[in-house]
Amino acid sequence: MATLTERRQRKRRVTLLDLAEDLGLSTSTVSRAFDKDAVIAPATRDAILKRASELGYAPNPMARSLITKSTGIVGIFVTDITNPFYPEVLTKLTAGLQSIDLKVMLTVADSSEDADDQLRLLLSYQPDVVLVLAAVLSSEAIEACRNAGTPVVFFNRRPADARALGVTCDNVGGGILVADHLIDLGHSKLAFVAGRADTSTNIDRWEGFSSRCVERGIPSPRKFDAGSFSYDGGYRAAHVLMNDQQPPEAIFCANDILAIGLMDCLRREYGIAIPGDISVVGFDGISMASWPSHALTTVRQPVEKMCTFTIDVVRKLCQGKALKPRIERIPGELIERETTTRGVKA
Amino acid sequence: MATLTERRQRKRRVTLLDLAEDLGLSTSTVSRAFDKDAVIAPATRDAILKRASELGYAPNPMARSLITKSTGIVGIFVTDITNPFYPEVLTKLTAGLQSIDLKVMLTVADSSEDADDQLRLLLSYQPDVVLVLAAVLSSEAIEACRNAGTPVVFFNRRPADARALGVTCDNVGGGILVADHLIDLGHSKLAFVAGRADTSTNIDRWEGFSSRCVERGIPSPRKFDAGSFSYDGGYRAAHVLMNDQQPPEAIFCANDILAIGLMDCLRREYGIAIPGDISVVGFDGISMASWPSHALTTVRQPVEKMCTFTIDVVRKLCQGKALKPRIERIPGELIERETTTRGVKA
DNA sequence: CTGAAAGCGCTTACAG
DNA sequence: CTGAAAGCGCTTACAG
Repeated sequence: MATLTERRQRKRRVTLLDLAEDLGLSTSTVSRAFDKDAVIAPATRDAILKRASELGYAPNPMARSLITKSTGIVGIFVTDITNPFYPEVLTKLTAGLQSIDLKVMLTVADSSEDADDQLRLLLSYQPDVVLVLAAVLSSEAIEACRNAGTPVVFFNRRPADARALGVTCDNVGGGILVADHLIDLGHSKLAFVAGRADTSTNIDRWEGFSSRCVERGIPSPRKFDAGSFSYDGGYRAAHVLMNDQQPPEAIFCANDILAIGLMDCLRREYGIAIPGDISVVGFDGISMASWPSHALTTVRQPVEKMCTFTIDVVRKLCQGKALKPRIERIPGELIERETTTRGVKA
Repeated sequence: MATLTERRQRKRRVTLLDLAEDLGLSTSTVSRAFDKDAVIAPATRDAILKRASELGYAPNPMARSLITKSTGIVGIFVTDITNPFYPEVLTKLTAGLQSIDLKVMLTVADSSEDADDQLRLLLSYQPDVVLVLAAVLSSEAIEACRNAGTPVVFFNRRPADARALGVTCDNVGGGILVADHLIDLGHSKLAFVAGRADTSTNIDRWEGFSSRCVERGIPSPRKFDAGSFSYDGGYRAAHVLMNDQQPPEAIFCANDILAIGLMDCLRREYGIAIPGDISVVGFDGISMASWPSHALTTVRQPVEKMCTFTIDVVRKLCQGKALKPRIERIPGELIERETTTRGVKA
């Protein structure tokens, strides 16, 4: 804690009282000038706002929040941000939240044990809403939010807790899209490369993919575990896949970065032609997937829509509206590029 | 603004007063239990802390900040986060700041006009320090920080303002490393691909690179402008470079992602062998550069050290220490991989 | 439409 | 070592 003398060095800010005295008005009136819904004479408001900007006055959100019980802060909770899908999402979400006058408090947790502590710390700052991105929250953690009265919104994760709100791509539907695409191409020996097994994205994409294969009378795809949604995971998975009995004709990777790692290994270390020898499909639609050197066929997540929807949910929640628990699933779109092609049998 | 009824729905949190009454103590004493430097009987503190955790009480940082004039918030200000260098840095910085009980408020600005407004909004939350990452701040913006009494620390940018604090890689030194490497390899027809011309990283890397070439009696490198630090920028730069009179023997790209875009274009669209026909060097040391498919020779920024140093500076600043304006330049390291090799003349 | 007064949840001299 | 009191910068019933 800074000593008094040290603190004094920080310049004193202009306060509401300073402004009121300067204008010869009460603090009540001045305060009302900054609330668009308040009853105040337009001329008075104009004069106050004018003088405020001259003096460089802006209301102190901390003081305000003490009374309104609303901080205008939304906590964004993240664990794994190394997946290139997230920087884009984080930027969009933050920018969108800013545009409706909300501020983002970012929390990163490296492990699940750490996650609970970090969440508690975040909660102490009384965010109006907590947005969970790329993270798995324990049920105690969710309970802590409930106790604090802070609504939680899950992004790109289907919450285990049925009473929570969530926004995701239609991952099951996306898996179906991939199965259809691959089967239509004439492939029948399919494989799936899984990322983190405990994530809903992974589970749902597999679910859609494998169930569709069964529906269409194709043998159930073999499943390989990469262990994480990462380049290295994909690279390693390629090895175990090639050491397997008989390589598949087509591989659906649970996300793009996995697919890119897998393809690099397949091409470099096994001389596999993609497509030709093996077709590969990813999921996410990150910009890297569109680069000429990858030209990856993938399911593009409707990031724009997902963010817009999320921001709208957050806005309502911040206004104190009680929203019914639900998961919004927005359909993705199959983008056919150059890593899939007609199979040998066709 | 939420109506009263709506707001009432949020659960009332346990306050310091609740805890004090529960324990039959004064608020002063209870308050002291949460300040490690306060004078209080150990037994009293223990009892308070124990009951606090039972009741789920945590001090309200907003209320506290009103008195202490210190929020424990550090604002991180970012514009361009699409460069894969930043997600890693942002994660490290945030995690490090969390570990010393500081919270991160994230601000993204899409344009420079927007930047000033967003900074003002950020400042209204009274962050103890503002950390500027991947952004160019106007001098008015910096002035606004000074007026608010909020110290600013620049990360990976050398501030124009001489009174500011900054932490960067030794970019001039890095440029020299690259020049030496390429010249030692026997190359003499060199080129530089610039990212954003107005960034200090770009300027300094060029400065080191070009001045070293002159020193060693090599013709001054040709300079190509990619316009941004991006894959697309690198890809486009490759085109203009190849349409130029005579292609260079070696190319130094102002950062890794530029180099990767450039190489993809060179290989795919011109059938250029790298190395062999042309050597390429990047800057940053992002993980993508180490992938087998790129194996890019690059200057690795000492991210770990840069972050540690930055966090330490922020910590001191939060404690109210007045630090002398200075820019800490930490040397980078040349990582030789597979995109550079002995030139034709050697 | 405006103002006086109370109070949000804390911390900190000051007195004991 | 502890407590009573003032106050941080605001907002909001309530009264006029």
